[in-house]
Amino acid sequence: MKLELQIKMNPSLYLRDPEQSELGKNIIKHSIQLIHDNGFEAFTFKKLAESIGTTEAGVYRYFENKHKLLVYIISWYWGWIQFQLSYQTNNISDPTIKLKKVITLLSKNVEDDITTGHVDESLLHQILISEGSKAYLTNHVGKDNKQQFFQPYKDLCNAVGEIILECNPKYKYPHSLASTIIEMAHLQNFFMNHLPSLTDFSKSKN
Amino acid sequence: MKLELQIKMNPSLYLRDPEQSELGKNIIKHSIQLIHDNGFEAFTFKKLAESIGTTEAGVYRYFENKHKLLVYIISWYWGWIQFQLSYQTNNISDPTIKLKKVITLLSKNVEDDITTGHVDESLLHQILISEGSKAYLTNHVGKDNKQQFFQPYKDLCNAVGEIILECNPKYKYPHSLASTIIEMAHLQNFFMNHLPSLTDFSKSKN
DNA sequence: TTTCAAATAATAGTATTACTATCATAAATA
DNA sequence: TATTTATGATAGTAATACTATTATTTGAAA
Repeated sequence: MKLELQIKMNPSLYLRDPEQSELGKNIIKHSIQLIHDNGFEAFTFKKLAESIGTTEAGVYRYFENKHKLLVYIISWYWGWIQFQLSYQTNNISDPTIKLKKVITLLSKNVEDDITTGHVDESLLHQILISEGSKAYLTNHVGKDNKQQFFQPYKDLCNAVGEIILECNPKYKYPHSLASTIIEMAHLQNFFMNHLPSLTDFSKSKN
Repeated sequence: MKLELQIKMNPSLYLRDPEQSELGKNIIKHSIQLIHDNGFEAFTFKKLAESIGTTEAGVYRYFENKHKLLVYIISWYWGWIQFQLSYQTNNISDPTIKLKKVITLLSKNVEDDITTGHVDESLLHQILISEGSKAYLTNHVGKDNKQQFFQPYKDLCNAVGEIILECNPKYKYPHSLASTIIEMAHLQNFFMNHLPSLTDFSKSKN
């Protein structure tokens, strides 16, 4: 029996569910590849359509605009990380070991998960490092937030915050520390690869 | 006698030095206002030109593109912060007090500095919170870095790293901690205002 | 005071982006 | 078999991110 991991996505993010058709899955797959290769700014629906072998209009039937597509794949990633987290920390009672697992999960380079056919998690991880914060650093954060676009990210922060509190129930800033850990796992990785003087981590030892 | 603070900028960032003319100063002033009001994505040279009362071509004579203009004003801000830092920590010998000064300087809301005529530092501080990381989160970081676009940021990180080492000479990750402090001062502020569940800081107490 | 160069204004034009709209056709479903 | 539904093909628009040209103003040197 083949297990397939399905991550439930916020329907406001798409016009037609990309999981439900070949074209949809191709949109996700090729988006990840293109955003990874050229960055989000250079990513257009026209290039995406060409890469898939469909037309621009075809893509627009699935996603209203490229920002929602970005938020979609990022949300997918956080959902997947959340699953990995609960899977990997299952049956671990020591919260310190749990917290270490979390940090490892967030910082180490991800390998492609074969249970998710059209998504390459390793590329997605790289996208999160370079483009992750662009999901919310917009002038329409407020609107997006009202539509729950950032729920998977918040859920993960909460989960990490809970583990922090298990380690030290008196700690006063569990949410801030959780979001800092998550963001810094990515940012220090970016610095390591592109602005090495801003970090003490290096590609060799990590 | 009126003191005017001049911050030396990397000449690769501009085509014509904006400090040297009224039009140039207006470009900086109105850019800060517009980017603050509508965000960097919505900011165009056409809107900027209209706001100043000049033409698009006029702006292009000073800056090659809007990204370089963003990097310019962000570099200016880091240069200014660096100056504030050395000014405010002058004659303080205790490194712990120094480090606290740094954190206060980075996190508290800035008031407009009257010694810099056309720059509103309070708006700039807000821009850094929302748009700061967009300076380097591009697919051309490497190129930009080679041209020293991020030198003022690196200098500040180094200065903060030095203070950290004064506090604890054995600490192994001064650069990473410095960049984390700087980035988090901004990110937690952003979360506080837009995604409050990701932080424990609130607008009332800060 | 003239003269000459530099800066600016005014206008036009191009390729690309971010969409929207229409209509024909293929595939799935009732 | 009829009919929805998804896709493909094509066109079109407004805005963006520029480049180019020419005319006009200004200010500094001769």
